[in-house]
Amino acid sequence: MKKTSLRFFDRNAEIVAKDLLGKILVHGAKKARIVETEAYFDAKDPASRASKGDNKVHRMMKESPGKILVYNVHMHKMLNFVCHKKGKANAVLIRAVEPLNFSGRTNGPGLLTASLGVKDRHHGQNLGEEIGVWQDNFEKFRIGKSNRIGVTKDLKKHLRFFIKGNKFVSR
DNA sequence: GCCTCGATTGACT
DNA sequence: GTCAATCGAGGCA
Repeated sequence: MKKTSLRFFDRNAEIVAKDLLGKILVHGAKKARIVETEAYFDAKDPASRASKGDNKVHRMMKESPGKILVYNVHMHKMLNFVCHKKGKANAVLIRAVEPLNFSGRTNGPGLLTASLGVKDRHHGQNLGEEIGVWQDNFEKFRIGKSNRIGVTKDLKKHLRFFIKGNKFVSR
């Protein structure tokens, strides 16, 4: 199992979101496989908080690729990774993971952050500090895609990606 | 300071 | 299917 390079995130958010599936999210001793992601773009994306202009999320999305972005909505936290080609403000939201060496409910964006122990202080950290993403050669899987979930405004594109048939994918 | 809203979840009809 | 809990950030004064 090897660590993903920061260059991995230096690409289009849509590509990164797809490639992130099957990767291992590591926080301390906890490991979980990423099974569901969504891509978010800059001001052109009506579903993204970045479209509202200058705010916490937007500023972080413009930081260097591979940064961790933690966003709070209602009483839950979302885990995102900044990823973009130069100059863009894109990010990938981790919507669901599969616990590998611990138990807990992780079939939703707010649940996985609670189970993994993602905190506000992770906001702005680089991957590889407290939280990291590792590659592994897992069995093959089929990638499913659909419109994003839970957003009130959305683009027509399919920007949600998930591992087909995985039971930890959110509803 | 005060008001509104949301990349959610869980409980309930 | 509907709906309320609950809180940080943004807009406005």
